[in-house]
Amino acid sequence: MIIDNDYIAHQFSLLSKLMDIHGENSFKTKSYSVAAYTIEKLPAQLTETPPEKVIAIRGIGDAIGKKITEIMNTGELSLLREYISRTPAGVIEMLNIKGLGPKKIATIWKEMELESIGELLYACQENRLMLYKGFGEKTQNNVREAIEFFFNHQGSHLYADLEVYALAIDAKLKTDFPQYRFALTGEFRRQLEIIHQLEWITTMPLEQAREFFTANGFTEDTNKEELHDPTDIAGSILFKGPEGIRLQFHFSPEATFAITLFENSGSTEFLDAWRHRTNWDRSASYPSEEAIFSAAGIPFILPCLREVPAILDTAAKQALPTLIQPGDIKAIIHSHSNWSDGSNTLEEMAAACIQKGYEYLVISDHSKSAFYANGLKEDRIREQHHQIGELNAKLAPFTIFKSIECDILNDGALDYSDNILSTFDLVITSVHSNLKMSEEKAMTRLLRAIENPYTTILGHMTGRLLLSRPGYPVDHKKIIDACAENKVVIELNAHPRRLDMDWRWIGYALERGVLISIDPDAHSTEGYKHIKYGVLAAQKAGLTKESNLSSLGLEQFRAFLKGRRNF
DNA sequence: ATCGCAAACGATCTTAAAGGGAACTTTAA
Repeated sequence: MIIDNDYIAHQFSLLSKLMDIHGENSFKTKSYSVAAYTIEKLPAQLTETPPEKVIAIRGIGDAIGKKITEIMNTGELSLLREYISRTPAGVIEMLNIKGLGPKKIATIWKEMELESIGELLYACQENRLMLYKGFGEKTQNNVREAIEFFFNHQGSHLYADLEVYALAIDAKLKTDFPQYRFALTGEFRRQLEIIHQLEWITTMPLEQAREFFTANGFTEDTNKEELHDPTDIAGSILFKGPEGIRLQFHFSPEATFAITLFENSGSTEFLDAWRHRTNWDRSASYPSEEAIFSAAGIPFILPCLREVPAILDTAAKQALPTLIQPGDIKAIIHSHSNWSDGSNTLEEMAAACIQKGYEYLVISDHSKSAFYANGLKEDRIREQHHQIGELNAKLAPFTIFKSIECDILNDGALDYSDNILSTFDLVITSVHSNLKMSEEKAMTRLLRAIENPYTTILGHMTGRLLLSRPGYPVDHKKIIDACAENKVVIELNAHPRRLDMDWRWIGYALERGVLISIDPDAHSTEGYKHIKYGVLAAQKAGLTKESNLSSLGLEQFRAFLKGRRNF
């Protein structure tokens, strides 16, 4: 366990919520929650900050300072442990249900006497929630839907959350058992944004795998019905590790290794199409996946592209794209500084760009309606632009572009007057409030923003947060068409929890000649590393660097802005 | 619990929408 700021912040955040559930003094709990937020946004690690400086941080006094020391020394917070022991685990878990806060959870626990999410769902189905003060029909429906969403995503993980774990196991197996072959396959190999289980093909005998994993604290999972893709489970075994992540091993002798790998490295539709199209002969012998493709007379298709049948036509026409790579990203577009809710100063953000070899930085802090994120009022925009001017003079030829992540208001209007909007080099427009919308409302709102001549980039198109929030419904085709007509670039927000727009729609956007922009939406210099996940998703859509805005060099980007501006 | 002003203590405040229930509480961004 790593004791970093995120870890410490999480302890205080959970403590605050649990104390709220227990009805403690709200100012006290607020202090803990403010401290959590402050700690999360600190630019330096607390473990490397002297205690007297920790106490000096605004919002952290003696008591919280001591608790921080306790966490750093012991790895835990005794007060939190006490609250956890006084609260049923199922009640704590309810904090994951969207729409349920501490007050409602307290009622559910103390008055309804429900102690798990399962019981709560049952109570919703039985119309029992409506009987209590503060709960009505709509709340009950919302809770039920949120629980169903939660259950549907149990056992699913973000690609980025499993990456280190998967590669560590892969490396461990290869080191410990050099006499056998292991190949990571399945959803991970296909670079899918959500992973239900990690899969390997191996020549290792089943018994030996069982022995190894049980010795390392894994349990064999015999419940194959729960498998996300229950096809072809003969000859495979499932384990569940202490982390609750499911591992699947497909056993194959050397002779069929490539076939087994191939058959577990594509979508069902892709593999069906493959069988139809080629004279697929499972009994033939292939030394490698490449041999499978060449025997079929089709150029090699990377696993990340093995999703839709149409890719077979593309390959047959020798028209496979040269996929964009992380090194093709030349700039950081869409980033936040400590002017709004980012951790780092403008200068630190710029310095990190220079150090990593990016040619320019687009700073897009939150706009004034995002008050929770300390969005910029008009006077602060002027101040920030002044500072950017000074930095640009100092850092040339490196360039910081003046931008804003401008809220799309309820009616689709932007958050500033045209006068203010015209002072930015470019404008990223995003929805941050009132995300619960009908498709009709969402479309009116988005289309109006897209038609606004100041909109350069449409930020995180659906507002989804993978595994935690579905996002508002949109008609993707109409949005893309509108962006094509208005020359608006569509962001592929690279944050691994967003990856929004969905890569499945990028193909259509490219057909319509819409530019995509892979943007990290960085809230600290650390956030730049998320670029990679955007690239992995973009590769699935066959994106090339030519169609990606953040791949433009500095001069090309200037030219793009000049050509784009019609004001 | 923290801060600030003042000397032991009082104030602490992001806001808008939603929902429930007829004035307010809760939640989410």
